[in-house]
Amino acid sequence: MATYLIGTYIACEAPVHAIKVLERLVPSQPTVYWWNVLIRHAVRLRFLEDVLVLYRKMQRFGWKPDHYTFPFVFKACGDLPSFRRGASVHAAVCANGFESNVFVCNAMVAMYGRCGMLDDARQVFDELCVRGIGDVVSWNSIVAAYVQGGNKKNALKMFTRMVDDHRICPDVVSIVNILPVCASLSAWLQGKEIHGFAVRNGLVEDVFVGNAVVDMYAKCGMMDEANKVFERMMVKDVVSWNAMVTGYSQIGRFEDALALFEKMREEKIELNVVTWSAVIAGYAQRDHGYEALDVFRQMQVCGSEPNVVTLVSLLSGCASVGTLLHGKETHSYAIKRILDVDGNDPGDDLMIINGLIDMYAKCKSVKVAQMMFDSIATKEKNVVTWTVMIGGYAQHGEANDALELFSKMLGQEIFIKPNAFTIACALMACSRLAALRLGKQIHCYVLRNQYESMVVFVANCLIDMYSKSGDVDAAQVVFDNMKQRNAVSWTSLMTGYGMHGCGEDALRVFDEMRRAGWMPDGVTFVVVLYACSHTGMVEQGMKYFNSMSDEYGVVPGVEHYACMVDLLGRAGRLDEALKLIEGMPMEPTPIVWVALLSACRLHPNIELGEHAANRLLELESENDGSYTLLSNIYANARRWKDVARIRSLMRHTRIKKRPGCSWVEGKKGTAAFFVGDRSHPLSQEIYKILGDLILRIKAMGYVPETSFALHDVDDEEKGDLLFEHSEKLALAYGILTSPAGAPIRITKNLRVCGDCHTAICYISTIIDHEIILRDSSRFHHIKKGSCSCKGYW
DNA sequence: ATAGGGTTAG
Repeated sequence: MATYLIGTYIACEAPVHAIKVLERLVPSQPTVYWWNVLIRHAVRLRFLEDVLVLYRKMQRFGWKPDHYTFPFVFKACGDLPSFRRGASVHAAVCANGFESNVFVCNAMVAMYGRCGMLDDARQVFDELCVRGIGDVVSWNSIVAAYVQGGNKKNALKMFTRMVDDHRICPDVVSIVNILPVCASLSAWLQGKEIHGFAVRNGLVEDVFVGNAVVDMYAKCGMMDEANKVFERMMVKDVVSWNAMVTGYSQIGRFEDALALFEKMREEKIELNVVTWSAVIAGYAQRDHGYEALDVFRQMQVCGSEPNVVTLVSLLSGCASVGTLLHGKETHSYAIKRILDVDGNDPGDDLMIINGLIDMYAKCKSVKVAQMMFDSIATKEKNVVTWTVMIGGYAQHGEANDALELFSKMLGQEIFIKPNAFTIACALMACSRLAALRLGKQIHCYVLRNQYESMVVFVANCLIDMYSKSGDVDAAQVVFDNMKQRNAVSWTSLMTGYGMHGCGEDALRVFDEMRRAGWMPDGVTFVVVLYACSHTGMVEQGMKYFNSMSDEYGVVPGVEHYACMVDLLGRAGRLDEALKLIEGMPMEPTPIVWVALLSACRLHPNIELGEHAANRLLELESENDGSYTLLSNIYANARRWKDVARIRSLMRHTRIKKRPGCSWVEGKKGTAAFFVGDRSHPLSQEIYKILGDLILRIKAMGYVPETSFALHDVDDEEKGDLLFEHSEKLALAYGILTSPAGAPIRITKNLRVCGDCHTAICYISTIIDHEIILRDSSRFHHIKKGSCSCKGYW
């Protein structure tokens, strides 16, 4: 009767009741058999803590665990976090004399493997071998242990040893264990051998084996091989399809992946969460966030339950298109489904939080991102947490904050090693600030830690950093030393030459890129046209613009038209620029009108300037730069009433001019100056040096260009005096703190002021420094009175 | 025992 009751309770998956019955019968009736049955079912139902409770209880009631009990207990120990328990059960095995039982020992190897205790696993395994009782399951267990411990090389070594040295024939499990190892090591040759073995022994019929083979080829990028196996599989399941879909997606054949996805739907194969997540991730990785969101909607309609992977992919999609609204929706969904759910994997929570930080930063809510970042305890953060926040600051916040956070990361007590992504983000921040010294330090760090040789994009970031920090020669050296390059490498180098007024070099790099077999894309042409316009190569630029569609199949976008307006405008060909705009096949965006407006400032033309400014303000009424430009145009023509009108308009609409800010890398860190800044400790000396210099260059014939004095329309008190402009202050500080002969590197957030440019050229004749000035548009290398921009700025 | 995920550059 009692055993009948126990059996019923187990069948109803109610082991708690079964245990109660069992306890009441103790110690008279039940046998070890019933304890074992109970334990087995508790394992099956994943009541892992209960397994250990039962294991202890049976001993308290005087029953000895046997060769049947131990494997289940080890199974539970392996899946529970505390590894101590496993070791104590190991001791019990020895105490009860089961250390020569192959079943028990195999389970022990597996348990130690799951707990990450590889040495213990290996020791038990070796003892099995010494006793000569190791079987294929033992070998599978030790291989699996190495796989789980991330030691893939050893896993493969053990597998080879089992086959070659011990002549043990792999079974289905062995193959399914080892093929993913081949896949992740890209060891397709060994994978192919194992595939052959599986074919000869009829194991490919097994759907698990077939899937593992397909996946191995797919992960090695051999989609044709994968497809052949896939086509021949008699039995396919959703895993087989998923392996193909992700395979295509990962080698960049997303179209094929989507086609298979469609086919799955046509053939009514039940899509699971993996399928949906893979498609969502595929779209997200290609910056197609809205498509990702749409697939997510379809997934919900189909009733498939999203999980962590789905949501993380979806967040990445929201981030890629910067859609805060959908990002917030996903956030609340994640709270309901993951973050507020008890007892889930803390690693999952972190993945979601990392995705959220990234999403908020990319949706320009850097403050929210920062709050989330700060809300995680330091010891919970991983390298991605740091990286997304550093990248968020670098791209959407203050680049300074990015660098501060990067150095904070390096100084953490529990050191988290930056990875290539982290380095890339830090270098981006350096690029924005032209922080050459820090950039060089990071370059050294990269060399010491062998990042560069591994990752093309780290080297590309270095090229970008050197290019934008005023050292094109260093950029060229990095480029020359690269073992592998891609289109971005070439384009980054071209940007460097273009910004430094070396248009011919930029075009030479373009030709070399073509000869090396790389196809230029839209971005490449922006860089080519930019280089032409900043060197005054109008005809060259027109030639490239006219050929890009026919010769290279790149249809000019609005950004290319803006480059052309800039090119013609800088050369003073304003009417042609206007004609080009009027003939554009698409609506001009603000960047086009800004280019025309700037040209009207450079080559004074009030009517056209007003036209451009009006169009611009229709599109973007909050652009402070356009007000400033127009006001400068009026000032240049001495139309003070119009200047005053613009000023009052700005005051009325509460549009503030972004303050000009310049910074310079001094011996002791970087010093930043705003217009009329007197906050620096050396302020007095700076103003004195500047006053002296101005007097001296005036004697040489320098005449202040007063039209630039009205640059700072919103703050008459501070900014009206030309010599208080931030770039002049930065120069004075540079002179004050640099050793004789050393170049002074100044960076300005806006365009350099025309009067400052003239003044600095004069000053360069009477000081012993080359001046390298980067503004928001390009570099000016100023030396002994002449500037590399040759007027094209 | 097999399949899916976050951070990067011109």
